[in-house]
Amino acid sequence: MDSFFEEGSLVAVLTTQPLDRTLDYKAPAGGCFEGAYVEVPLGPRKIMGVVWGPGRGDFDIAKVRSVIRVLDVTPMQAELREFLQRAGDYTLTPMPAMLRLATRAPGLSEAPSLRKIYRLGDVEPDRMTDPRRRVLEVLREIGGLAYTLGELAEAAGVTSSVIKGLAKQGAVREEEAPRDVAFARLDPERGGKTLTADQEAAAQVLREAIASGRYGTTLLKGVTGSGKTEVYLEAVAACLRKGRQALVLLPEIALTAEFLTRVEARFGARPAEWHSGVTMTERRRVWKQVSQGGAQLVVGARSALFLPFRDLGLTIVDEEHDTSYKQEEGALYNARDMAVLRASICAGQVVLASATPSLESWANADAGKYRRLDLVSRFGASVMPEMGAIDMRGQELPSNRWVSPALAAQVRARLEKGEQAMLFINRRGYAPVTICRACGHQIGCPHCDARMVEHRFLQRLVCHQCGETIPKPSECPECHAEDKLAAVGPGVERLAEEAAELFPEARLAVLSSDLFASARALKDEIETIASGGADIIIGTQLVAKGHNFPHLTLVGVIDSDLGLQGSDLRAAERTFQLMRQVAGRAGRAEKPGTALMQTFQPEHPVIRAILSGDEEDFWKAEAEERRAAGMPPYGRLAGIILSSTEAQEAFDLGNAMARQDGPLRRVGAQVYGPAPAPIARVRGRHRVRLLVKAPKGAALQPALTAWAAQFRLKGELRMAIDIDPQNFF
DNA sequence: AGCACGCCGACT
DNA sequence: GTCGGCGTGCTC
Repeated sequence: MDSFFEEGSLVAVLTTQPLDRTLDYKAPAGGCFEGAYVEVPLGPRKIMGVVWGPGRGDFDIAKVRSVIRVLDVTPMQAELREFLQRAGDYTLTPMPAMLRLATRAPGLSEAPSLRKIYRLGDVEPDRMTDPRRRVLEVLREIGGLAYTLGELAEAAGVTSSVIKGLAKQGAVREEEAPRDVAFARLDPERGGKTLTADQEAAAQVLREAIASGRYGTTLLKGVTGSGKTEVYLEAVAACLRKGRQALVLLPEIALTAEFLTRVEARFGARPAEWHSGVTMTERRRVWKQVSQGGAQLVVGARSALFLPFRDLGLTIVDEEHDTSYKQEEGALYNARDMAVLRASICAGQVVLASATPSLESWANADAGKYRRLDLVSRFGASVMPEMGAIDMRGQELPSNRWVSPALAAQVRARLEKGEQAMLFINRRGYAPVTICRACGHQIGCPHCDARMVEHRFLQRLVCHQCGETIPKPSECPECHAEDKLAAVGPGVERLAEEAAELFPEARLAVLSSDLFASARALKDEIETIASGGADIIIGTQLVAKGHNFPHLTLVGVIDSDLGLQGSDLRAAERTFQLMRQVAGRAGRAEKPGTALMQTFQPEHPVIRAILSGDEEDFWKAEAEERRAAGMPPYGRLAGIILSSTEAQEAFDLGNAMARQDGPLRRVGAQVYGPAPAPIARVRGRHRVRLLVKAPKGAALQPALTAWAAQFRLKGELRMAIDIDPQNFF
């Protein structure tokens, strides 16, 4: 299928250098196949690339150089090349940047590295000592298998010098073995749980979809605790039985540890893991084994979508509505949409799992593009939580206090019964605003337009945009008044302080991503809490992401109105999802749960939709509004972000772009802006935003390319195009 | 991305 | 006269 190029013939090589086109080289001695990873000379350097096809032939043949060598890795399949090309065309990402996504593993150009392993030798040692006996004993126990030096020393309780001594005599055999070994085989027949009738029916539909060997996408919708994971693990099992590979994408690294344990229970071994927390050597092993078929299942973050799967049969996108699937820096892509694209190219199935699907996925299912499966019954004896609003207009509350008497009374009732309660607030830190009571000055970030958030735990002010931190000043930086700085508004740390005063006898646990040094520490804390190590859980966004707390029976949402404000079109959708998800935390086990929302606008349609529990109504109403406004998914959007060290430069270009909109008008698209971006300054750069709105069928990408090509970016000016932006204006 | 080439201000 | 600022352009 892939063409072969004889030595000396012209090949086009795509490199990871930002050149926006392929370069011609002569095929090396022995020739090379399309898709081969190669090392090529570029100026004085040697760089990595992939043979993308026949040479273009538009370069002075006398200057064309030769491919240095073909790398010893599995060539990139035509499917992955097509995926990168189409994903790049869709997101307007230059191909070198797409190739970088697919080669994010270190040391691919080096020869496969070896390491020493140790197994039982056939010679008796000259003298037998206790440590020596233990080493031989350990090796005898594992039969024909081998250990690395460190593993063996650890298992036998000896130092490595004992093993080296034995190796010298031949009592222990020292061998070279490839470092990047295959992952343990997963057994699809092993640990299947008994499914409810509902789950079994859904699993059967997915099994048949996988048996078809064709592309298809399924929206698997089920309330929290309905057993979505059990159902899609059955789909994974069906995929493994067919001998194809599977990928499970999770939105949050903190969720992978728990998930890996579930996979181990179901399939008897741990799958490959791929996310930013994985070590360099392990990444390399995963990349290589995925390409060779030595990894049957990968669990990871959105970037795992660009791994070189040999035969990807199934992709699960868990919590598909989660906004972290949208990459917001560098290559701007939505992993959910790209998962569907990749599957359509490689005849795979996609399962989008969520309790609260995105409007896009809901609309795609509604339009018949996706299959839809609903899990209605909750697993075991649990029932849906009871939901209610606390009208804050009727609650007496001193300033800088956030827990209403009504909510406090409910918390107390749980404490008396020995059950857990959770207070949820979607704001990290102590207080979102620090204001001077003398002059009214608010402390802002020196590099961004964001306000500095006080973190009392760190005793610093932190910018949540760029991460800048400064010690909390004692005097106002503006009017220099001493001790006049006041913390205004609630944050998770301040809520914890208030809870400690309200419930002095209770054991509190605070879950906020910035309070933990590692995903591991966070996981440990979550386990402690789940097993009853706390009475009150105080948390941010983090707690809404699928952790299971069996003793939890009450969730109090401190400020339900936060997400309803602003001009973000998706605010209603996000608030709806978040609330239902948080509410789903309560009562997952046998105890019934209650979710209470403190709100100043109990009559707001979103709050009412959540309380009524009628999500179909919510979606229909929301879909109707979007359709009327020509907004996604019934129209198309693209964001243009212009950034520069000089605000005026960015604005001038923005205005010029808004004026010269011919290429856009020809496809029926309109430009809005320029306006300062939502965060107008990031890391010292000023950002200006334009929004392009087009009808659904418009050829938006070519029009954007033609439009942007009219302008030259000089100096510090940068332009980024964001197709299907998550947030706009 | 790197790296070289090239055209204008403060040094020996 | 020349050292070096980083703007512009090239790399097959």
